[in-house]
Amino acid sequence: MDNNKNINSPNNLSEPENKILEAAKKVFIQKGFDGATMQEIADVAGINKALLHYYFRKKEILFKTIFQQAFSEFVPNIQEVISSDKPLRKKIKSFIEGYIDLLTKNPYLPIFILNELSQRPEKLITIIKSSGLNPSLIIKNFDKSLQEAGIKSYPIKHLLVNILSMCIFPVVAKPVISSFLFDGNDKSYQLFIQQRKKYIYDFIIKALKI
Amino acid sequence: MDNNKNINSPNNLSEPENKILEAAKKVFIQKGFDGATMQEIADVAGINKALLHYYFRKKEILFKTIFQQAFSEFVPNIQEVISSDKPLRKKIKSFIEGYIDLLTKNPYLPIFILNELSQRPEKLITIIKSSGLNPSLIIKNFDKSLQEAGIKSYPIKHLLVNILSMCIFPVVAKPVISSFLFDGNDKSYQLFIQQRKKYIYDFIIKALKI
DNA sequence: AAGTAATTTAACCAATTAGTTAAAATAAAT
DNA sequence: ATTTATTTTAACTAATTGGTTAAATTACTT
Repeated sequence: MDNNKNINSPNNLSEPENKILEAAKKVFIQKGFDGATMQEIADVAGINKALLHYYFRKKEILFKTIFQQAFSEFVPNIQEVISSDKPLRKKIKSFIEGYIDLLTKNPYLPIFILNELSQRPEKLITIIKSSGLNPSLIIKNFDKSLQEAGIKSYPIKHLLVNILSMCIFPVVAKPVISSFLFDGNDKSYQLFIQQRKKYIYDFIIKALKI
Repeated sequence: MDNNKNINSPNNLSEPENKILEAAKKVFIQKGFDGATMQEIADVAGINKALLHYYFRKKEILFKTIFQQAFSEFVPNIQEVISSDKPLRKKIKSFIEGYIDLLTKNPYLPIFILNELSQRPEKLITIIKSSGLNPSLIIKNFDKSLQEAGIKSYPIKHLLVNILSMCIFPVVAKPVISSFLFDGNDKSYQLFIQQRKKYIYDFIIKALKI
């Protein structure tokens, strides 16, 4: 078995495995671990439950695979942006724009990650730690950029969290924001999110007086 | 039935009803709708399942009651703060401090609200709309305050979302932040949250150049 | 064409869970 | 003390779900 490697796929998984992972991602992200069922994952993947369990023996296993993958997407290539040799303003700008684009394409990703993480921190914390993210390196690089730009007055961790907050939260809180600020009009909400590329940037630049 | 009104309780509910609601709040907020079981709610309330179903016929009913209550807590008395006659800076300061205190006392409230809302927007949107919150009034009042302070350059909805984001997100994302920025040290994380009272305020004031 | 691997079918098990029910027990009220 | 209301007990139903299994079928390979 497992002889049907999919040449078209970038990874070295069989075709049904890829279909399963794709389906599982969709279902888990939409419904969460508790809300998702193996049956639905099989249906979405276009296969049957027996085969699903044949490839992934336990729901838990499948979930962890998906969660790790999702988290890696959720944590973008900050590293690249931060450690580039662009001026600080450019760095901040491209980070915000890149991240909002990412979130626009995957609007359910953050709430999925955050909720699962808050429900099963112990079990998932190990997974996210193995995601190849090096926070201290990012902090160090970012700090250097700030020093070079002459900004000493604001603690870097708070700045980092501010930026992430202003990008991610509006996506996570879409139902509230959309219904309270835009009368449930999705177009208006989407426009608002796109506008934030500019307004988050402006806000940060002014706050840092660059 | 329902003759045992609890004189000690502020509302006009019977004692078991209050115990049930308290228990349900705890369990639902901790585990979400899908993760919570009626049995556990009964256990936490110190009664049995039969009585639980006797007072709340359906899980759905109990949940909606809890959700509405939770949402009302989650949306603080912005109205009061905004429509007071304090200077803008004071308003912003007390809002941030009050909200962070609220979130510190109820750290699981926001992720619960946001996740349920994202999972069942249609069903819950009606509930949150009946929560007596008047966003346009807040916007209007806040806008007036900004005009008076001579701030015209920044769109109010973005400002509002910025403030809320910077307060709420760090609480929602506790596991990630705590583990990545503070090595899982809860004390450090808690301190960080308290520090944000100052740093969010500073950030906003500078960004608005008040 | 034969043999091997991949997939489906369909039935099943065991556990969990929302919700019901009726009778027994307890507490409160009169 | 007797009625009435409240609560418990305990057993039950029906549905859902994760997971298994064995045989049948289809596809692939040689």
